[in-house]
Amino acid sequence: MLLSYTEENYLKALLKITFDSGVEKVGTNELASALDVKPATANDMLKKLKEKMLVDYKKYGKINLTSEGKKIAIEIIRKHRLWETFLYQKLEFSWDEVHEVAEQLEHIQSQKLVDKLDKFLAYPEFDPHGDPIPNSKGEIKVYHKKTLSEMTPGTTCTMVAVKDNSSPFLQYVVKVGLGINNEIKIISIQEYDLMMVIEVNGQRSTVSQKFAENIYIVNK
Amino acid sequence: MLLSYTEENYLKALLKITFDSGVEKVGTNELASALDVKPATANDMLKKLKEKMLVDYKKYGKINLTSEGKKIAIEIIRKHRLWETFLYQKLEFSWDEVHEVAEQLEHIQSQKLVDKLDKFLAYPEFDPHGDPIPNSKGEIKVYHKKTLSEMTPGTTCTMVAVKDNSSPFLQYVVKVGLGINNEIKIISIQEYDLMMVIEVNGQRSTVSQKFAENIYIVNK
DNA sequence: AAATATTGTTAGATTAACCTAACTTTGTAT
DNA sequence: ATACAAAGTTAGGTTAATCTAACAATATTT
Repeated sequence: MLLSYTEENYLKALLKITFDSGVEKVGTNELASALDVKPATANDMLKKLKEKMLVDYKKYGKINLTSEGKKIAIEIIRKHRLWETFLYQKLEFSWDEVHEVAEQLEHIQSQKLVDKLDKFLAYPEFDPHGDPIPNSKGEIKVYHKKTLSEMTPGTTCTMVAVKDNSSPFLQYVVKVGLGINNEIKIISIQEYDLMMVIEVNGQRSTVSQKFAENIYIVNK
Repeated sequence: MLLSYTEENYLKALLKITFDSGVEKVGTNELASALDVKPATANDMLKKLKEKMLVDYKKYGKINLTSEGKKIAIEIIRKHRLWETFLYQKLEFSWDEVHEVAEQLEHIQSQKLVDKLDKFLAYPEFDPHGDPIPNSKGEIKVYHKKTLSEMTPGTTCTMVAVKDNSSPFLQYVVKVGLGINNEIKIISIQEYDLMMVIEVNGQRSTVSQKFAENIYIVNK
């Protein structure tokens, strides 16, 4: 099925919201704000995608991707993450620059291109942000759900990914001395506002709860 | 200046027509047919591009790119040819497959991407079809103007590029045993219909005038 | 030079993706 | 349980890129 750039973005956003929030109850307003359009616009598009059997929903009800819609959304995420990996590994883009360009590249239509790119990159499993890359069958590695904010003082963990892919956040992560696979030691947590003192490679930093919620980790 | 995918295609088509035909008198109908739209549509777009100072023309007059318009068109061709080179050299696409995908990739907006890609490919001078790749300053190597159809029996030449980049033509070229840098010996030419018997690596073939007009060569 | 053919232009309609403003339904709080 | 707030929908309008059909200008032919 041939979809427009815009239609693809709606499907991707729907999948992303369910991924990120865990919940599968996606609403029109939420979708609209994720895509930076008005709810009325999102509503129109939902009707269109329903026509095409890519989403399943009824008036005032919750929005769900059909299996076909989900398949397409996963393919777009696969392309996005493969391109990010290409930009980072082969073209020496920095961590915080890859997302924006991959947003464009993910819409290139060519099955052969995706397959060849995957091969060229030696079938990578994770992108530069630590997110799993769906394989050619659309299978995705199990998702890391624990964040730095859940850790307690005295414990140690390893960073595996970031939740927020925006440039400002990623640049801040670098500033703190953090990167994928780095060890983080939790020194202390301020009761009042949940500010956290962490240590990375001997460097101590104080980070906000918001920051800590956007760092995915695994226990040591 | 940020242009739409469509606007970029109009600028590219204008430059391409002047390149290919040699003449610089481009008409509305010709432009429209190159872009596979109706003349009325092309006319509307020309007004818009004139507004943006990218083309220069007056009612019923001839169409010209302004220097700004030309600069943009060259940048698009640069991107197109770099991507073709990438697909061919790094992703093992065949000669006849690269064009279609590059038509999409050429519209990705990121100066950094172009520069890094150029570097990654070691600053190539020619694309897989033998066409020169404009450098980062927009400079293009002098164009090969002689075609196989201009050769006379008994002479020998070297193929340097193709004029037609379409899949069917390129597949035919391969079938005849031809490729960039191959030597071609002209055995004979049929007076009546200008059919040409050529020899490539010992393989003799009979090709039409139309075929011969689409092969760029240099004399031995 | 007049007739005809070609080429270019205008007017008005369509579609996709967006908007605002008004309205309806659902959910929440007193 | 009613009232209010939040979420979702509809109606009607805009813009970019396209179309068809009618018209105007230029070029070609006899």
